Amino acid sequence: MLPSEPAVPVGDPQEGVNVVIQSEIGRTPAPASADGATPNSTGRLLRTTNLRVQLAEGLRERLRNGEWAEGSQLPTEAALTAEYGVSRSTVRAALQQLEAQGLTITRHGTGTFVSPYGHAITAGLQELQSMSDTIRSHGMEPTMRYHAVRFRGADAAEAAALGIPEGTRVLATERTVIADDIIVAYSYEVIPGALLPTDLTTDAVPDSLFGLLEQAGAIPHTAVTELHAACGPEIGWGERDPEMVYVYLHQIHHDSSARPIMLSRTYFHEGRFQFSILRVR
Amino acid sequence: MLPSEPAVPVGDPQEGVNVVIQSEIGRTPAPASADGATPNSTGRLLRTTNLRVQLAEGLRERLRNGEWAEGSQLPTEAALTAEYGVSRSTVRAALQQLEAQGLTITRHGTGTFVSPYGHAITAGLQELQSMSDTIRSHGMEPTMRYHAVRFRGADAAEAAALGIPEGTRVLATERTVIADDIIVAYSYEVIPGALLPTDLTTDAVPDSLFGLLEQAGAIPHTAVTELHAACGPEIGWGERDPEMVYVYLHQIHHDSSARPIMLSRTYFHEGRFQFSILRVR
DNA sequence: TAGTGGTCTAGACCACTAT
DNA sequence: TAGTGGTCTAGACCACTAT
Repeated sequence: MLPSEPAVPVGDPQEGVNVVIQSEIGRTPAPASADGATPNSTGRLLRTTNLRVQLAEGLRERLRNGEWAEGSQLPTEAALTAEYGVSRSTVRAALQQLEAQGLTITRHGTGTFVSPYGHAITAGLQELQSMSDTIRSHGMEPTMRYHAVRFRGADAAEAAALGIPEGTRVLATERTVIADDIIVAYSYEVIPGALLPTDLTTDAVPDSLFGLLEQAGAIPHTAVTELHAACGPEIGWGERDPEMVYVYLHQIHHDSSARPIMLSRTYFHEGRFQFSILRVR
Repeated sequence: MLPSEPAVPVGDPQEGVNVVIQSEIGRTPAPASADGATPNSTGRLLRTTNLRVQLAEGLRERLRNGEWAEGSQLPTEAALTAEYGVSRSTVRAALQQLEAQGLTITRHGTGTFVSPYGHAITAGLQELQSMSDTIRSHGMEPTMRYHAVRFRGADAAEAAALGIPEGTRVLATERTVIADDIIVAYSYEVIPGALLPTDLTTDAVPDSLFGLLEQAGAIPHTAVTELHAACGPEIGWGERDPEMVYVYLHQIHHDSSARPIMLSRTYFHEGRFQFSILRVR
């Protein structure tokens, strides 16, 4: 679904066919099976995408490329319906996602326009991403440096947050989060051991904990995030300013069944990392 | 749409009739006109609600009343379709809103369940509310005490944020935000004078700036919010701990056409007010 | 009045879960 | 296999905006 050839229909469910175009998000060029699904690392099949997502990605791409200037009007719903060969419902669903991300503004009776604040809220907090992806979407290169990795028993607070008995075996990590060689955060994570491969050793823990969880079949879906300000010499490790102020995020991550799969506590250096949220009424 | 009589259909567009039940949100019992709209304070008509919103409100009410226990299953989409006499699309739209608010979890092939973390995220940051409503939804009684109110020229930063020339006349306020007799925040707001009634005087500024804007036809719709941690003796006024740490929200409020209508900068005392966000992937 | 988005329906077919 | 939610369509009618 390239912007240069938008007249090609992305699918036609009427004929029972579901044309799946390789998603730009799924970067691994895994062999696609006949029903438009790709095997993941655990061997289970995941449906790669759907029309709404494909259309939204296509439009985001065209917006990124500057095809429509800030404030100018996008094609009407009817035009997009014809151009992409999908129903108006699908077009509307895709446009609603863009609006929720702050990329466009839709005005009743008038049209859909490129939002004037789209740049300000790339990677808003309301969308859950791994820390690395968050840093990348700010245009920086992430490094996660492990300060400590070990298995131990969960303390009372961790047990309560994760819904497990106190003392249950958990993987506990402490990491320095680096963006373009600058320390931007100190982070503490706790994952119930029962969710991880039984043969996992501390020196085999990968940089991406989201990836580790996914491979183990515990796919992060939502996070209940509490927001705080913090300061004090007990935060972090190594050489640092004891007067530093931090934005502190206390997050309980859940899979799609609302099962708690990770507790993360992250202290971001104020001023080195910008968080934004698009709040909608 | 009382939970005790859910079999009554909430509307039947097929017959061109749109039955509007008085929304619980619109507390003013204003006389409804024949087409199901209520006049607001500026005399313009506002459509009070729609089926999706009514259904979502009804279900939220039933959840609040504990009709379904935490973790238990809600009626299926088919059951709700029959019970309320609306289409499955409308039922799905309402359920999706509940899920986005963290109240329910929908599992493919299984059903919709009461979320185990619903209580934790009432009034999440991702939903834009007035400060008073935010405090009320935390179960406390808000008071906004004016520390300063005046008209003056916008400085460079304010002008840039609001998209107006430097020096343009603005209403600038400084307020102490109180919840149940405890100071929870210091807040600074700036509103372009052109948006306000020309005869507004500083001593006639109401407690609710959202209300003031609404009456003037500039209805808050979205806010681009930047999140910071802050401390220092220059924050706030009156007797206070100079070591206090604050969660600082820098917000540019827009109307539904993305026109900037208010800049607010609010310093919340860390620990006296809990912010949460539901992040979804 | 013409053109835009907003709401809602009925129905088809598919994918997932649990048994 | 039965029952659940997920995706998508085609079409109707309405509300809002601009002229």
